[in-house]
Amino acid sequence: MGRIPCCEKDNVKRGQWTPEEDHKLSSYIAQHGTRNWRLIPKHAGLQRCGKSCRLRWTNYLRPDLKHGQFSDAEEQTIVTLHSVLGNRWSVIAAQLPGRTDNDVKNHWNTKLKKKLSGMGIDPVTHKPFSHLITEIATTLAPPQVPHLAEAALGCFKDEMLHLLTKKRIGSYQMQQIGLTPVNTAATQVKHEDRDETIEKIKYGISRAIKDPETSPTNKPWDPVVAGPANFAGSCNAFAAPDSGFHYGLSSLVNEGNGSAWNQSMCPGSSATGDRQCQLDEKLEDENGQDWKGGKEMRDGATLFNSDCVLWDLPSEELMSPMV
DNA sequence: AACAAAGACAACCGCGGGAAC
DNA sequence: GGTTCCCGCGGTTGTCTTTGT
Repeated sequence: MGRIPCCEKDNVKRGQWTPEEDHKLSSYIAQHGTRNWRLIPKHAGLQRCGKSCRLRWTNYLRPDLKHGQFSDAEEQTIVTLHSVLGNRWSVIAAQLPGRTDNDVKNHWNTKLKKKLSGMGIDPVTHKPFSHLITEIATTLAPPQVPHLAEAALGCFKDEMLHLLTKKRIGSYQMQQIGLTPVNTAATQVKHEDRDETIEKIKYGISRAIKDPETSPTNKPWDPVVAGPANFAGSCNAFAAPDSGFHYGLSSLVNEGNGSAWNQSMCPGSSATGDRQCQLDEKLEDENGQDWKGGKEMRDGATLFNSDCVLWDLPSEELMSPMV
């Protein structure tokens, strides 16, 4: 027995909202508020599902929303919070006045993910790709290591090919992420060159695994707080100068037992999976209470207002969640 | 100018939590 | 304690616009 549908699908309009519908919804809500979304479309004279009305209102019509581009500060906040919270868009959005979770999610998926990938940083774990690979290599038994390059390529090739084929990146940057520089003039990489490019990526990954110590020491993601030896456990504290992003997180979430981010490296793995479990456990340990689930964690209010400082963002950037 | 690909954004879907009964 | 219902969340899909060929 499944749940009953939230509305009669047959009698409901879908797709883009018209200005007339927007006006009807806005004026109804201005008069009666947003109580009981199920009844709102009926009373407002709209042939829409209540859910659709709620979405339209919260993501577009609400008067306190910003519609312009994201500022550098907002992007910085998103990246920083995402490195701690994963895909908890509503919590992240609560720290950005005038932005919705949908805004933040879309901006992340369309811009920030690529920006981080372009810097050689995995947007899921917020670690450099080369570091992830060497970290995996050190955890594998020797017989498995030779297969790692292939596996790593499977995980990262889309990101790397995006770089190689769509963006002009210099050989310096390629060296930074442990790859052999190749001719990467954007759009010059022809389709038939892809196989060769993949082979070069494999070779670069293999080299990074075999001899991580020879990687350039002047990595753009060098830790600025924790020492290099503890980098695996303190990846949240590094700067990526080219991007302007700075990971200024406290080492609280990771301190001690190495990396707290040892979640699956495979694409599609949710940032709210194992990694989040570990974060949740850590939060529970540190605060002597269960942070998992519950309204407080969901809306982030207690998280950001508590005495427990989770990161080094200026306090004024941690706004109270929007109501 | 025409077409295709990529990007950006809006909207939908299904699920889970929690309140009310 | 179980059921129903509403709401909010995150993932995904659809559509329009922009850019490249």
